[in-house]
Amino acid sequence: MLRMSTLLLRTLRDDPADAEVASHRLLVRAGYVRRVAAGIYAWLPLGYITLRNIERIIREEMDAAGFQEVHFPALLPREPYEKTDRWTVYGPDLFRLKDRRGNDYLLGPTHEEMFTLMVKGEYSSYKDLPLSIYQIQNKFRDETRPRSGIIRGREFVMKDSYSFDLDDEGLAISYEKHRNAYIKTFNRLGMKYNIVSAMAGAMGGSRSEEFLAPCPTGEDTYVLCESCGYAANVEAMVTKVAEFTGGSAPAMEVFDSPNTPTIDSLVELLNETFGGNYQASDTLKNVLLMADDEAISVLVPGDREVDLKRLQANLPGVTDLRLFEDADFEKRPGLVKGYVGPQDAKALGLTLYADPRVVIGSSWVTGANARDKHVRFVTHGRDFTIDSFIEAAEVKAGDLCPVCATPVVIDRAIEIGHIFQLGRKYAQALDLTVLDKDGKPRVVTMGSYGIGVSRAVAAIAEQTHDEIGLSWPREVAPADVHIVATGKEDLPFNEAEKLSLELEKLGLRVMLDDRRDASPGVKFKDAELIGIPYIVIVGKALAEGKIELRVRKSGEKEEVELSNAVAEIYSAITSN
RNA sequence: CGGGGCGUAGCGUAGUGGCUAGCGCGCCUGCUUUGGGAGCAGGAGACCGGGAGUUCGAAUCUCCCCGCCCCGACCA
Repeated sequence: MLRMSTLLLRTLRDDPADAEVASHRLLVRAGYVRRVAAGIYAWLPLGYITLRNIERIIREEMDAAGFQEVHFPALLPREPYEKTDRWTVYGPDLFRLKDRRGNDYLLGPTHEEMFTLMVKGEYSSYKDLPLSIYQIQNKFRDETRPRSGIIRGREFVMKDSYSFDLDDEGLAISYEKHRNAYIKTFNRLGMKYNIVSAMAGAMGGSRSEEFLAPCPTGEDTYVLCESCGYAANVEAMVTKVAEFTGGSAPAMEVFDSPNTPTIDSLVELLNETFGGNYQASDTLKNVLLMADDEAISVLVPGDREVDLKRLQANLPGVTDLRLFEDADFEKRPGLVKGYVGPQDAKALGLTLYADPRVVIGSSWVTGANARDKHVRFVTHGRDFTIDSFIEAAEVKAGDLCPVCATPVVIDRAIEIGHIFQLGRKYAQALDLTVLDKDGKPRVVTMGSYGIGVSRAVAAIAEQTHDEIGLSWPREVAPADVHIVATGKEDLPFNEAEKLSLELEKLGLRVMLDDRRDASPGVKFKDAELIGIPYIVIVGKALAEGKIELRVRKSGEKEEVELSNAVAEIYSAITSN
């Protein structure tokens, strides 16, 4: 039983000044967590109980799916990460340290290497596969900008699983098992979520999905088709392109266009000069970037921006991507800022990528690669050719679903889980092979599956809180019922105590507010802030032999005969 | 890393060169109070983020450093 009189808990009346998002504010105010350093938090008893509840639910679902739990150190040697290149690729996000002999160590940001090596050390036959193992461990990433309290920290708790299979079919099955286990887990956690297509990213692999908890403070943006259910991270959104049906355009025609460095000014000039009804979407924007050491141009319709995240996600080999700066223009005199066109790209040494809307045969108004000059009727396939289409244009609400062509909606969310088919990258790098039926060594294929455990605490808080405090789903809450004794006599305290003990006997988790010195108002406010799903008040109504039962989420109140209290409370709590 | 903001007691804050750094919450003692963050009285708690400087005098001005928050970039 949790007793408020002795619990290490001090609720705060005011919002902490450094907290912006609801989960952060409330978890601090309600005494669940305290900040230790930027992006690093300590868990007080209530918070730690909540965190462990989530761990327990995850563990139960992982075990039920037949996955085995292991545990690795957080402190890891350099060598394995050297072999997979991540010692360098991970860059400054990796916490590195040296031991007294000067050897390099790191604090694990994720543990692919360790899992791979563990399997390599123990298994060597195809008969041992498939295998899925997982751990729940603190992870460390020296984020450039930790933010939103618990949502994005530098030290955080993650559940990560890895599957090991001989072939792609096996991997697909393991992936599906994890996917189902995740669905069960997040359902039990009482979360709203969407499963969306994601980019496998630089890790390679064929299939990748994210579990996103919709929430306005989320960092991820995704699209959802309410008609067919298609859902994708914006990075992975596929553009729906109408087939090109227009006729052939007249020959290219250069025209003077002084002082039109922006699309708006260009459209204005077009309509003044040529009449007609030109729109931003009739122009072709040439966005120049440096992709590592290569100059690239991304062609998008004039009414779209380039989304750098999407572009980066679709240029997996590129590590350093940035927009052209003045110095880059100076180095390439053929490129005139504001007047770039794709016609001479080859001569100018540009690699050309185009948004899928720039279909072959379509013609555009674009820059003439000369100051104060644009050109009309520039036709894809006739006047320029591209190196490749690319999904890099910003996604807007109302864009068409690639599956059923219905306008999609856009929403923000917190990423709470990510599953993907890793493939053989790590197994290859660390030489994890097993002998197949023919006695030949084969490289194992892997899947990787993560759940942000501490982040889930915050995500649930974000989704379930209200103006007055937290409001947990029962399985996650630090207790099932919060019993408050009020009054100055001993009677309510004694009755509350008895009630608590009896409810505990029935297997309920009870928090008892047995503080003698706190006023009723303080106790009620605290109960609402802390967010245990049921609140029982033993006080004034005792005079009529009654207690009061409240539902935190709905605010419903009900008076219950003391004689029936145990049964009624028990059935209210366990009935849903 | 770029832009913006902040740093005064456990928390929230006032204080633009002048007296002993003020207030609310919380904490301690006593009395009163007990169904919506109670009242009265008394009390503890701050090297004003750190360092250097300017000045008769610095929380306050200057410089450097550190830390933190927000937006962006980045992020298995």
